[in-house]
Amino acid sequence: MKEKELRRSLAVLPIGTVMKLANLTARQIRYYEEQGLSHPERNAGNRRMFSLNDVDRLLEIKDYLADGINIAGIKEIYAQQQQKAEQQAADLARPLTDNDVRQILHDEFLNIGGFKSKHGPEFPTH
Amino acid sequence: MKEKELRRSLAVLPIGTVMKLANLTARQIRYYEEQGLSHPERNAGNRRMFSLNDVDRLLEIKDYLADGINIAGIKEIYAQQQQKAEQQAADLARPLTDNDVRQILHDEFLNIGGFKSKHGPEFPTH
DNA sequence: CATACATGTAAGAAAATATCACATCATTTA
DNA sequence: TAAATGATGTGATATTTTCTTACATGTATG
Repeated sequence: MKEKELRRSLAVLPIGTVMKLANLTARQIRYYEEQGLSHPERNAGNRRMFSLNDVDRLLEIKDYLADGINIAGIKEIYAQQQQKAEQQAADLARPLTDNDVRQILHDEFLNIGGFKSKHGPEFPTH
Repeated sequence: MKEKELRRSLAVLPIGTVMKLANLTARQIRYYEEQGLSHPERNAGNRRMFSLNDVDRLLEIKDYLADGINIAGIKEIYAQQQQKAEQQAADLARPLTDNDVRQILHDEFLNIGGFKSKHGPEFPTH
């Protein structure tokens, strides 16, 4: 569902629409951005343009505030989420390169030996 | 998927966004509306507000025009689609009301007879 | 050639949004 | 308790976006 993700991250909504969707004032929306919690894009005329993901983020902020968490707390929450995401990206990227390395080594052995490995289902053995 | 349908029909996009999404000029978008092919909503300030369905419709119009069909032709296509939709709605609605009628009659027979049918044929014949 | 169709363009008004500054009200802190 | 802070309201003013209306243009068609 790459398509859906792309759609959700398209910055297509002006602040007036977002105000209605999230039930927030323009002041609140701009303040959360000023505090580094939200990062809407800007169009050529400097107007903020929001994606559906941006709206979700604003609703999340609103919930946190309603739960008594202040902006500093929310900022910390997002910082930790960011860290976790980075770690996961690293975890995901490392095995791939390891596999690449093995593949390369494997190929080199094949070339050197002039014959194919007999184990593993990957190639016919005869 | 009622949720998705609701989302797609929410009028949240200003004309500037739609111009970019559909790659049409404001003139074109307004003209298609003037010709009765598109029906965007208006906000309190009389600004056109489009849904994703509206954008799809505009892309469709664009395709038809690119295929050499003129506006009158497109109008006719949509008129026929409208007719078909109405017919289907009627087809869908009629059995329901028929069932309602049977149910009502059945209930009335019960009331009159003062006893319940033991099922099979819906009402006792004597 | 005259017409109609689809679109471009310009003018002026109204609406939406931007930034900035100051106000307010509740909560914390000194 | 006074002072500071945090989240939001409000007002002023500038800029951008969109609206309607009118006229222009190019292309195809009778």
